[in-house]
Amino acid sequence: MSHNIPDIVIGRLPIYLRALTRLMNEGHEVTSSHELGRRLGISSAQIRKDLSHFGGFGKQGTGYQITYLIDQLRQVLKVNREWEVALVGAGDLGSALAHYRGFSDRGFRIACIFDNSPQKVGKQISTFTVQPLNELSNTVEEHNIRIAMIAVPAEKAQEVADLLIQAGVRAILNYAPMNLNVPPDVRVQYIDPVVQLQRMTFYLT
Amino acid sequence: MSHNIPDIVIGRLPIYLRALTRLMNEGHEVTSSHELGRRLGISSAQIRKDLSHFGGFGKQGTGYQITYLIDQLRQVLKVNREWEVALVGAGDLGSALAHYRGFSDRGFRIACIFDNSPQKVGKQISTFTVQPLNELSNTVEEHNIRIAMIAVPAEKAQEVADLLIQAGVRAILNYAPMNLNVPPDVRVQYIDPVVQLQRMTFYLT
DNA sequence: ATTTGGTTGAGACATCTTTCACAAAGATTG
DNA sequence: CAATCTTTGTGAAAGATGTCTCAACCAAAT
Repeated sequence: MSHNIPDIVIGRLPIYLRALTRLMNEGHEVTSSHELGRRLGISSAQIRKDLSHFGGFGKQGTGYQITYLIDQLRQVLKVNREWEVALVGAGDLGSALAHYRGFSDRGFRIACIFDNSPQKVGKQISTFTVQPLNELSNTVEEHNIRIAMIAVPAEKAQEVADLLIQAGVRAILNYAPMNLNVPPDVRVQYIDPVVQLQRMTFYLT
Repeated sequence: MSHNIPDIVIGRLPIYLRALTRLMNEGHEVTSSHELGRRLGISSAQIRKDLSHFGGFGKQGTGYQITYLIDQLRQVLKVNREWEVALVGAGDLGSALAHYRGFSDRGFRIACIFDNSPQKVGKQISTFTVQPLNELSNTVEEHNIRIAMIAVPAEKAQEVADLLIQAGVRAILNYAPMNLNVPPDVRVQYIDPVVQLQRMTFYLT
């Protein structure tokens, strides 16, 4: 176990975690790689092999104890705690993210919101007061924040990213439709709905 | 060229397209696989190989004519036209999507918005009037809509998906945090910010 | 005209990822 | 208890993806 785990395996674990949580809420207590695979459209062998990177979580003949497996996966992914997240951008998207109730029970909490426009600064969004960008460094450093979400226009995204990284952020979820240039110890994930739509039109007749 | 193109190759084309558009807007007229690769953090060989699936777009010694390559990629991805998209869910997220200005110049246009809550139905969002769910089938069929975005709570997502597919939709962008069960001729892309955050925490120290 | 430097496209090769197949072990049935 | 069924974890095989390398080609400079 635990040599270097392929990226692609880590990428599937949150999906497993989400499906397992759903199974649990539906009242199941145990499941199998086959059942999970059927639900996710993934082969059972792949699920078993993925999990086997981290140790034997299952029991032959029975399958996996759901609550136990959830616990283990949360531990592997380090979401058995609450991460504070900085949000930059208080437009439509930023506001929607600030109001989203789905972060807290999955390991994250928005801790502060930044925006540069004078109309937005000082505004109350959800339980937060929008702070100006020049307070970003201090706030992020004080709270020791390592994760940020960028929801600003594409033109501003790189500059915001640089600021965040300078302040200690090491994981960025970028909603701006552009690639970010970051040092190798910083991880970036991208959300661009248009890219995902364009991945499907190719297959439409 | 054009035998069966791997999924993963198609997945990168929208990224290339986005980067090329940016290069064009910055005033460049030609580019090379090296320059593009440097910007995207992808090897130049990979870019050349990806593009070569569709024919020789480049010129040795010079590189790629940007406007020409953009044209070709838009043609391959079938976004050299405007696709009408149905949006289901008029909450915070649905509203943010309805207001987003970034769809139109990249091949998509939201054509209608649906929601089931009585507080939302009839409401004006951007230039649309929110329609009740029971009008979904008719509207989607009339407009011959093939693409939809789901922005409803997880509990309702599968039922909405079934309705959409029944009405003729063949590509779904699902914002609900759950896996959808769909027939093999329907494509689904998922956007769950928490999943993407959880993909990064593993690597945080 | 020739040389130099840069670039593509593609076959060969290397690496990564998934699937197969089965021993080992727990559960269940008669 | 014995036979049967189910399921995991894993090494081996197969398949998919990415990188290397280089011939062919183009542009620019001398």
